[in-house]
Amino acid sequence: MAGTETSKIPQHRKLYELLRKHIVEGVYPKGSLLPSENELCSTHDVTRPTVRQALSRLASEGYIIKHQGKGSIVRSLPKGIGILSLQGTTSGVGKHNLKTKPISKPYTRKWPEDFPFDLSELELESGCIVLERTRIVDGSPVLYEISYIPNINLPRFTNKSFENKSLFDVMRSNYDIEVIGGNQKIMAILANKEIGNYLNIEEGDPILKLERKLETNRSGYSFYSSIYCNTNNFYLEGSF
Amino acid sequence: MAGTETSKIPQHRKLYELLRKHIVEGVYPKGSLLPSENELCSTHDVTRPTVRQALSRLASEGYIIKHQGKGSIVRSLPKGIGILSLQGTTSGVGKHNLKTKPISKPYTRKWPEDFPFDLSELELESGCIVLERTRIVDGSPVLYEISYIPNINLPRFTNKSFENKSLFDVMRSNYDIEVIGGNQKIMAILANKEIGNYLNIEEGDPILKLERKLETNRSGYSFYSSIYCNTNNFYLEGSF
DNA sequence: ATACATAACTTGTAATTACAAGTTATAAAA
DNA sequence: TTTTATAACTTGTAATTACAAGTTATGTAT
Repeated sequence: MAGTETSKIPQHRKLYELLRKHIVEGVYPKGSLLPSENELCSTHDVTRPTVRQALSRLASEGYIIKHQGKGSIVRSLPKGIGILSLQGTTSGVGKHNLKTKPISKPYTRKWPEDFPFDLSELELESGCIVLERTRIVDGSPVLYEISYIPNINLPRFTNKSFENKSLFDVMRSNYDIEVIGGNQKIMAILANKEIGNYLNIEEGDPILKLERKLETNRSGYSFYSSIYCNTNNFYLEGSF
Repeated sequence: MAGTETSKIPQHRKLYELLRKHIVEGVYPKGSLLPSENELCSTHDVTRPTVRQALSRLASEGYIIKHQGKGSIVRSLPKGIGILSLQGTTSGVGKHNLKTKPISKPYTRKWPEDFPFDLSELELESGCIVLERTRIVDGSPVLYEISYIPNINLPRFTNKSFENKSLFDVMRSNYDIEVIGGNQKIMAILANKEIGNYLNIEEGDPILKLERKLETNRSGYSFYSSIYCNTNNFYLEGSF
């Protein structure tokens, strides 16, 4: 019962994983041609439909571009599938000097009355853990984020430190929870006194607001974030 | 030479387009099951690999979710490409409430001096086709969009009608150009007089601004959009 | 040397066959 | 009535064959 699991993985998927790995690792540099379908057939001992299935997925995910009569050209690395599909908000503002500062310790409360997403029965009765943080870029606060995490089976969560740590990382490393997708609502608003205070701007300045729902690998388990962003000096950037 | 063009379109693509159309039009409501692969085979007189190719694309674009042993379930929103899906803050507004109104006929011009993305030599010397449109939801303008399309090998483009048509759809169905990825910058700004006029709001109201680059399956060919969105009553919504 | 035809590639389309594996409704057995 | 096994679905995997169509290099004739 040792290595039986790997042999259950279909061939097209194994080939996909391998090629994908090679692409992101630079074995096939961007702009170069992948081996032809027939070459891949013989080197991996599969038939062309199988190879094409693997290549088809790579193409649909943006790793390669296929050209009839020419071949499959390696494309630049896709950052993610979706608008602002950030690994946390960190990658959104680029590689500036970014620090995360907790405003308070995580605390539990009931869900807000005007919560922008529908909640399940279980989520509602469990309440939520709230995490308030600001993100500081080059010394000035740019993001103010409130995260709402359903208080379901997260032992010692409020004791964890989030200083300069991504919520995503904490969830994955401590609880094996991975974000697999999500949904977000984006709007422009005017800063009120509270938000203006957090972001060090005037009341009435334009603010980018995001309401995000992050779906995880735990079926039915999601967490949520409200993000307020001062885009006077920095804009949010996303690849898809 | 009349109807030869349509017969050149491969069967899996015709089936994909048809099913996609039926899904977005609600012929197959969200949550419902699509006809089984074998049913689709017989009704459209093709074989299962062809059907599976069409369904595979629908699945990868988020229109359906396939379940082994069960069937293909229609999903709510297409993930990934585009945030052209608007949703109201009060109640869900379907796509049927959304109308696209061209402000002027498409016209060619040189690229703007302060264009927010880098352009290639070829793009620069070719100039661009500009498309100005507003999107109207329930009678009130919500989006103002300027699209910049490199004037390269797009026969009769300025004669095409964009009334209530997606630019994506026109590019795909007329020129076989598909958006495979992109990059966007998002910020909140205050409306000036011109934008306020287009969106029927006051000067100084908060506006969501997007600068987007859309990469296509034509190597090196991208098109661009600047989007101004009034999010007082509607927000932009995206899945990933 | 240049132009053009051709051969040797490449991916695209599509039908066919076979079986594996997951889901669901039905019918028989407890 | 409840449980269980089975049959009849569903999609998933995979090999095989055949030809169409686009690209590129290699020629030969001009």
